[in-house]
Amino acid sequence: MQTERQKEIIDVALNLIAAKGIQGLTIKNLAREIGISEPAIYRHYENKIEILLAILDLFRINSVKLFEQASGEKSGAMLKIEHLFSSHFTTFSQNPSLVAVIFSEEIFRNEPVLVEKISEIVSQNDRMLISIISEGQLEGEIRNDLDAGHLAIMVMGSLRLFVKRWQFSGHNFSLTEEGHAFLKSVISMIALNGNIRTINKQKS
Amino acid sequence: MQTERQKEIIDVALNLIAAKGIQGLTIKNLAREIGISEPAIYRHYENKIEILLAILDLFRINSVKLFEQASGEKSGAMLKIEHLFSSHFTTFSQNPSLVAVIFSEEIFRNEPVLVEKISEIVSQNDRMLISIISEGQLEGEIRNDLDAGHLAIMVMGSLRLFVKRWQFSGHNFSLTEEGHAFLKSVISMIALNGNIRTINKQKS
Amino acid sequence: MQTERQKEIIDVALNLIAAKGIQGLTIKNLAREIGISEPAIYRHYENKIEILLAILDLFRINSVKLFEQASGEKSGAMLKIEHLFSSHFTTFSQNPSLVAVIFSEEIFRNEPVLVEKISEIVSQNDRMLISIISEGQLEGEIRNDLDAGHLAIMVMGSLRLFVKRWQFSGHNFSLTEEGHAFLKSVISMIALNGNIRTINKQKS
Amino acid sequence: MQTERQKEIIDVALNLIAAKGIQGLTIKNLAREIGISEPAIYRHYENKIEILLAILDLFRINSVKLFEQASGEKSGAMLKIEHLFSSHFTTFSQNPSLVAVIFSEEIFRNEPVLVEKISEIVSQNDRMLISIISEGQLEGEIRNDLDAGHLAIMVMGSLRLFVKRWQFSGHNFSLTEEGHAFLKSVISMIALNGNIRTINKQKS
DNA sequence: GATGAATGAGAGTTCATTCAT
DNA sequence: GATGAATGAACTCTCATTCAT
Repeated sequence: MQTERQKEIIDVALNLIAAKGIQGLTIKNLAREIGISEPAIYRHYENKIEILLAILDLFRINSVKLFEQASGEKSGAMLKIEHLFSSHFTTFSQNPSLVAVIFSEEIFRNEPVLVEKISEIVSQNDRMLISIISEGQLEGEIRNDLDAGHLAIMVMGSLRLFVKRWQFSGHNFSLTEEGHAFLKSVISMIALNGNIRTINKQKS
Repeated sequence: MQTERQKEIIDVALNLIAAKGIQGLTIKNLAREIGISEPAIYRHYENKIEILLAILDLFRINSVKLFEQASGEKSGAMLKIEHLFSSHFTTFSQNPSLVAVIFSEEIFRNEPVLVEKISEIVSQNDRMLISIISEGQLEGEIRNDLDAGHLAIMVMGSLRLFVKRWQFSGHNFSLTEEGHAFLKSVISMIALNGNIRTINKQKS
Repeated sequence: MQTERQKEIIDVALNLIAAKGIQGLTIKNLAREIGISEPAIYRHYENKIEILLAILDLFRINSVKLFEQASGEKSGAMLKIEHLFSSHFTTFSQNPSLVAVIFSEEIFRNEPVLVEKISEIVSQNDRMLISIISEGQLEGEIRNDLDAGHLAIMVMGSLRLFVKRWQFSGHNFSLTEEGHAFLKSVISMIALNGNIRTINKQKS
Repeated sequence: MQTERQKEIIDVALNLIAAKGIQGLTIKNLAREIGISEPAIYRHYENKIEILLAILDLFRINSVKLFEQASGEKSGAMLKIEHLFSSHFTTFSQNPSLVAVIFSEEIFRNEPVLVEKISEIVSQNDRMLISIISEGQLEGEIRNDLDAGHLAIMVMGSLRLFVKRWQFSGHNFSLTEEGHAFLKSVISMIALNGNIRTINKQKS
C-alpha cells in the first residue's frame, strides 16, 4: 500500500522528529535528508498533513497490533496488560521518535483532520484498554471497587508519564528495564489482592 | 517585580494559548490583542523566550503556593494530596490556558533555556509530591510496598492524563466535579487500607 | 490532422477553462481529467503553448466556417450579420468554454506566439465583418455616413460585451434568446432606414 | 486614507501590469521594483488580493469622478456621454496600465472577493450610463425605439473594444485623437436625428 | 504511447526581531 | 514607552517540463 519512497519519507520524518522535535519536520529538511528536491516530496504525499496522518496511522496500526498480540496470549487481564505495555516499551526503545509524535497533540490543534485522527487513536486505545480491564474485573484479577474507565486513565496516564520522563531525560535510562519495574508497580496497584498480600508480607 | 504591562502581556499570552494553542502565541497576535505595536512588546520582554519563561514561572510559583497551602493544613498525606490536586483542578478550570502550556513541552524542545525551566518545574513538583507520599508511607496512610517515586509518577500521570482528556474534550465536562470523583479513585489506589476496606464492603 | 488523443486533450482543456477559468488549465489538471500521466500530455503536444494554439485555431476555424455559412446564404448584408452572430451565440451556448478563451488575451501577453495568433484571428474576423458591412453600405442596407471600420468595431464590441455579460452572469439567461433581441437592436442601429421607420412609428 | 507607501505600491503595481501584464504583478517584482523586501509589502497591504482590490477601487473611484464631472456639465445627454468617454480616453492615455486591469476579469475568476468587486464596478458604471441614456431618450436627444439597457451595452461595448484595440496595437495610435472620431460615430449611432440628418445629406 | 520520479524556478505568506524616530 | 518601516530566514506549495524506463 505504501511505496518504498513513502516508507522512506515516513522513516526520515520520524528521525527528524526524534532529532529536532515536531518543529524540525519541514518539507525542506525532509527533502534534504532524503536527498531529493522539495517538490519531489509532493509526488509521494499530497501535502504535509498527509505525511503526519501517515505517521499517526503507523502508530495506530502498531497499537492495534500490540493489543491483538497481547490478547492472543489469552492468559488473563494482568498478563495482557503487562505484555501490552512492555511491548510498547520495546517499540519506543527501538523507535524513540514515535514518542515525540504521541506527545505532540498540542501542535496539531490547528489542523482539524489531525485532531480528528488523534482523538480516534486515543479513543481506540482507550476502548482496548478498558475492555481488558473490565475482563480482569469480571475474572477477579482486577479490583472492581473502581470504575474501569478511571482505572484505564490511571494505567495509561502512569505509563505515559513514565515514557515521557524517559524521553525528557534524553533516554538516559533503559526504558525496557526500568519500565518493567514500573509496570510491576502499576499492576500491583490495580490488582485485587495486591494490597492484601502486601499487608500480610508486612505483618510477617 | 512585574510591571502592569508585563502582567498584561502574560495574561493576553495565556488567553491566546488557550484560544489557538501554543502556535497562536505570536508577537503579532500578542500586540494586536493588547492594542500596541509589535516592537512595543520588546520594551517589556527582551524576546519571546522571556515571555514563555514568565509563563512557566507563573505556573511554577502557583504550584509551590498550592503545595504550601496543602502542607499548611497539616492533616495527613491523603488530605494534602487531595487538597493539592483539587486546587489544581480549580486553577485549571479558571485558567484553562495553563493546561495548554503544561502540555507543550514538545514545542519547547529547541530552546535549551525553556527545556531547562520545564525540567526544573517538573522535578520541583516531583520532589514536593514525593515528600508528601513518603510522609504518608511513614504514617501508615499510604501503601509502602511500592517505591514513592513510582507512586508519584502514577499519581501525577493519572491526574495529568485526566486533565488532558478534559482539555481535549473541549472542556465539555466539569473538571472540578468529575475531577473530584477521579481523585477519590486515585487516592483509594494508593491508600494502604483502601483495598481492604473495599473488600470488606464487598463482603458485607 | 489531429489524433484522437489530441482532440481529447483540446476538449478537456476547453472544459477545464470553462469550469475554472484559464488559470485552471494546468498540465496536472489536464492529465488528471483525461486519466493519463502528465508526461503523457507531452507525447501529443510539445508544450502548453501548442495546446493553447490549437484551441485558438479551433476558434479561428470555427469563425471562418460561420462566416462562410453566413456568406453562402447570399441574402444581403443584414441577414448575413444576423446569421453570423446568432450562429456564434449558438456555438457559445453549446461550448461556453470558448468564451473564456476569447476574452483571455490578457493572460497570453507574455507569449509572443500566442499574441501573434490572437491578433491574426482578430484581424481576420475584422476583415470578414468589414467586408460584409461594406457590401451592405454599397447595397444601401447599411448606413454609409459612418466608416465601415468604426461600424465593425461597434457591432463586434456590442456583441462581445453582450456575450461577456452572459458569461459573467454565470449563464443565467438564454444567450440565444436574449441574444436574438439584442442582435435586433444592433442591426437596427446600423440600418440605413432603421431610425426613420422608428420615427414614423412614433409619429403615428 | 492611503499612505505614501501604499500609493507607491499601487503605482508600481500598475506599472508592472502595464509592462508585463497581470501575470507580472508578483510580490517579488513589486518589492524589487520599489526597492524593499518582500515581507515589507505586507506591512502596507495584508495580502495580494488587497492590492488588487485597491487597484480596482482606484478605477471605480475614477469612474464615478468622471461621471460626476460629465453630469456636472448639465448640457444634455449627448454631451455628457461625449465628455464621459473622452475623459476616459485621457485617463487611459495617461495611465495605460489601467486598461490591462479592466480587461483582466478572467484572471480574477478564482478569487470571489475580486469577482464581487468587479461586478460591483461593472453594474455601477452600467447604472450611470443607463441613467444618462434614459435621460437623453426623455429629452428627445437619443433614439427611444431601443431599450436603454441595449444602448448602454452597445455604447460601452463599442468603446471598450476600441480601447482594447488601442492597447493591443501597442498604443500605436493616439487614443484621444482617433478616439474622438470614433466617439462621434458612436454618438451619431444612438442619436435620434443622427440618421435623418445623414439621409438628408445623402438626398442633397 | 505511456509512466514514475524528479526538478528549477517561483509563488504568496509568516515569524521574531531590529532600528531610527 | 511607543511607533512605523523594514528585514532575513523560513515556510508550504505549484508549475511546466525532462528523463530513464
